[in-house]
Formats: sequence, C-alpha cells, structure tokens
Amino acid sequence: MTELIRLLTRAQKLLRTAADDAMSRHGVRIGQNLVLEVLWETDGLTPGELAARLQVTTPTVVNTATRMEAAGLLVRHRDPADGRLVRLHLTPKARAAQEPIEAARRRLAEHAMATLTDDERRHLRSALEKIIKRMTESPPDLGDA
Amino acid sequence: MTELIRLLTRAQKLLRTAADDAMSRHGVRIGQNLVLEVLWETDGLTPGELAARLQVTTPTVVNTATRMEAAGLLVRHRDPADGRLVRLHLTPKARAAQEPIEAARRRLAEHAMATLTDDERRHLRSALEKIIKRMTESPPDLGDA
DNA sequence: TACGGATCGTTTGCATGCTAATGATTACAT
DNA sequence: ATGTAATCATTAGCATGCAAACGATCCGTA
Repeated sequence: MTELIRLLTRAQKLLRTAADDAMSRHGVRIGQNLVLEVLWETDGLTPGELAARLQVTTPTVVNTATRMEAAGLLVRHRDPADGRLVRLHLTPKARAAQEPIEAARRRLAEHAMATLTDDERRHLRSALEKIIKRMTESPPDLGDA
Repeated sequence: MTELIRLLTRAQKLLRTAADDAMSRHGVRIGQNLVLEVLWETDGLTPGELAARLQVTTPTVVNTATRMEAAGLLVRHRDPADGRLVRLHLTPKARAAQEPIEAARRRLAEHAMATLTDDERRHLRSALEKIIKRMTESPPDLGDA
C-alpha cells in the first residue's frame, strides 16, 4: 500500500502549492495563513498555545510570527501578569485580509473536490480520519530490523 | 470542504513524520529516500531527470544530492558525452540500505492502513486520484477577487 | 568558424518545519 | 525567603522545498 501514501503525498502537495499561490495574492504565505486562521478566531494567544492548536512546534510559530511581525500582520505584547508569556495580536491589516483569504480558501477547496460526489467525499473523509486515528493512537512500531 | 483539506494535510504530515523517523534509523532522511527510490531502479540519472520524476525542482535535487554525497550515499560524475550533464551514481552503502529501508516503508504503509478495509482503500485511492487529476488538468482559477 | 540562443547544474535567498541549547521568569518546596 | 524546578520564548543549526540569478556547455545558424 506504499502507492496509497504516494498518492496522498502528491495530492497534499498539489493542494498546498495551490493554496500558497492563492494566499500569496493577498500578501500572506501558507504558513502565515495557518496562524491567521487561529488568531482570527481567538486573538492574543501565546506562541505555545498557537503551536498546540496548529500541531507544530513552538519555534515554528515563533519564526513565523517574526516574519508576520515584519510584514505588519501582528504585534507582540508581553503578558503583564506573567512575564514569560508573549501575546500575539493581529493588526487591522491582518483583519482586513480575513474575508478575501477565506473566500479564496473555500473556492480552492471546492475546486479541488469538484469531481467528487458527496458519497466519495464522505468516504474520503472517513478514510482520512481512520488513518489519523491510527497514526495518533497507535504510533508505528519502527521495530529495529 | 475546507475540512477535508485539513484532514488530508494532517494525515500526510503524520505519515511523513513517521516515514522520516523510520528512515532516520537507517541513516537516510525522507528527502534522500525519495532520491534513493528512483536511483535504486535507475542509476546514473541527472539531477534534472530526477527532479522530473520526483516532481520537485532541480535545485531541490541538487541540494539533496550534495547532502547525500557528503553522507557517502552517491557520487557525481560528469557526463563524458555532454559536459553540461552530471550523472548521479549510488555507492555500495546506498545499495546496502535498499532492503531494510524498503521493508520499513512497507511496514509503515501497512500499519497506517491497517484499520481500512480493502474497499475503503479502493475508495481512498480513487478519491485521491480524482483530486490529483483535477488539480493537474484543471489548475485552480485564483480569480483575483 | 564564430556567435547567439538553448540547455544544464549550481548558487543564493527565502519559507516552513524540526530538535537541541539558551535565557528569562515563575512556582514550589524547604 | 531562598534556591531549585518547571515553564516559556527565543536562538541556532539542520532538512526540505521553491524561485531567481548565474555560469558553463552545447547547438544551430550565418
């Protein structure tokens, strides 16, 4: 079933590239967009909280946040109650980008799935959820052979 | 259907990470493994040819090849007939890694798909192929709205 | 035969992701 | 209360991918 993994990788890469192209038109790269999606919903999160929600490591968020700060998309504020924490707040510029970016995202998703019936989408979703569950709950052995 | 893309991304990341972990046990990283898979089959390809087969850019292959050369996995040879070409040849070390790595790869794939029935695997494959076909033949509009 | 365009590989610079090491601040136990 | 633990963010260094710029070589034409 190595072939299935190859297909999954290929599909994901095509989608990621297309998403990055679409986001770039709005001055936002794909990694930054992931941060935006969360902060649009809940502003003022810390890098660590953001990393947990995005399933990436804290350094990844820190670096992305630094680039976004340089791009004028967010600002860092030290938490007054706990000096270890940094709170990430979106700028008006980032908020203005929400509508067009979300629209582009929806358009892309619909485009990619356009040739799939509702039933096929349900099957796809179910299969992917099973794989995620499997990999999460039962990490691969790796034996040592 | 933004959710479907998220699931696809998540599943792919879990698989990629697990694959990289497994490969690392054999002194090979995930990107290098992709190069190996092709060269095991057809030794002496050029960076350009390799890039085309792997669906990545030439610089990506060049950089990976440089790391692999440093790791003693391959050697570069100038093509005697065409001075612009470089031929990548595997070392015995790279060839010795073939069996264990392919075994690990098969094990991982089976593990990941273990909870899927044959029917579910067929549906998954079919859906992924449709998405790939769609994204390849009908690149997303990107409008400009 | 000499020159201009095409074809390669490489280099450079960037984005995204990881791990490991570092530094600052808080919390806890004595 | 004080010193040690734990908890954060950051930095450094690496792997993988891209695009753009560069340099070398080859090919076709004048």
